[in-house]
Amino acid sequence: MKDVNQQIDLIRRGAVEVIQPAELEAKLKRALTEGRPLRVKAGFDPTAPDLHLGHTVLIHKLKHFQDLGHQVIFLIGDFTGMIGDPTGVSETRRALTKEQVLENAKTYQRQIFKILDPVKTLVEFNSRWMGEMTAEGLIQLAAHYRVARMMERDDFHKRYQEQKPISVHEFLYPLVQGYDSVALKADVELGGTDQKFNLLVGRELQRDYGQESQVVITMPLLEGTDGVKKMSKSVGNYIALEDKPGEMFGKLMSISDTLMYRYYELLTTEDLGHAKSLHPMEAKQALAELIVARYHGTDAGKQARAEFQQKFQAKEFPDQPDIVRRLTHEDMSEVDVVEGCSIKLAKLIAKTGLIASGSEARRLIIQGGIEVDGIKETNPDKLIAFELNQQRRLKIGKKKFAIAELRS
RNA sequence: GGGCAGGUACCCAAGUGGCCAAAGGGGGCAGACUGUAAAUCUGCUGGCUUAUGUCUUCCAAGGUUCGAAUCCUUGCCUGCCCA
Repeated sequence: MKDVNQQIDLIRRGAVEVIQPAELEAKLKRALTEGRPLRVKAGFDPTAPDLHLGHTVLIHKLKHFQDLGHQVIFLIGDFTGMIGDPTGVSETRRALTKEQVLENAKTYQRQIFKILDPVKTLVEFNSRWMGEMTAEGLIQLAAHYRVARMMERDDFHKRYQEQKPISVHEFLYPLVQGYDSVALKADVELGGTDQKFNLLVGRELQRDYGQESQVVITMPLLEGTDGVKKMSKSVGNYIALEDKPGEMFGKLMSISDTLMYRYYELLTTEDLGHAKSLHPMEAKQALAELIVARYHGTDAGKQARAEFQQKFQAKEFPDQPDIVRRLTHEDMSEVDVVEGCSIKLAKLIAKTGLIASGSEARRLIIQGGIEVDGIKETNPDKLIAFELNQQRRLKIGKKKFAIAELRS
């Protein structure tokens, strides 16, 4: 294990706040002298089956601790997931069913090991202790906290003032999260800056339950692809670790320049000065390739970049379209044995399934968003002829590509 | 338990008997311009066999009416005040 100051340097890198630094130092020292690694916890709500880049800020920090020889605990909030974290939201979250939570949790475990060492990582579920807690236990737990303190929280405060509903169970969320630290005897808990309140509740509860308080480390929140709101599954502005390479690359390319540098800062170890010296587009492609490579391998990174250049810079039809749609004669609106058959353009576009409805296809066509075999078509009623086994290449909007072919 | 105010499309929000598939804003999508960036301008933003046609929508179920998002009844949900 490295000496304490070296450890602190790595731990502090990128962190927004450490509460309290002196406690951290003391814990590290003790860990070193007693040969007892720190128990470092970070919790994740399995509210969607995907981890996204926003989470990796925390996971990378866990990785730092792991590399320093500490015991990393990846806590899956399968129990808290059923409550729904009220943090930062303006309305009650929808609770998940047990089945959904378990399903999502499975995916989680697979994904984190792209970063963390599976052998050294302890994966826990908070239902292990929360599921067994009796009503009495829960009431006792709830007795450890005051309503007024809860209402100090900005999100609750706002909702209260705006006369929006706050359910009692939402008060339980921070308490349960805090209790997780008690159950795990956590020395350190990591979280986003928005989690500060919940993390601090952990400190107080541990003290109440006769334990030493955990050190709290907050990490910056990663903005989502819109560049404004934090990356989140519920907002839909996220890049999932399991997004397909092409999709991941594309999403990264469409972020703003400002956001790109932020991603460099929080998601890579690249030198920022160097990134800024490149042409923004170059820098963005390099970033996108780097990140795709991390989650899908070096080759996938290179390939995604090449495909991107083919699709959008050379404006060529990609080798791998989003979908290949096989059509039969039954799909055709006009069938003539001699002349072959044809289908209305709007119908054809709708049949790719890349568009929500026929009306939407129609609108897109009229607005000039459709190309058939490289030629823009603006008449939704135009008949597109097909011969048997003939393929037609459809470009739908700026991002979607489909091949339609007639099969008997 | 009592009183009051509310529930409108993805979100916010107008609309209080016909001109309402429902203003406006946000978001989203598309086009132009670009670096699939930002900014800007323009258009679109319920479904359908695209029809100046039709069907389903304004918390739910009933009712009044030639006609209801709009009026009445009941129910469900939310907030506030009082107990």
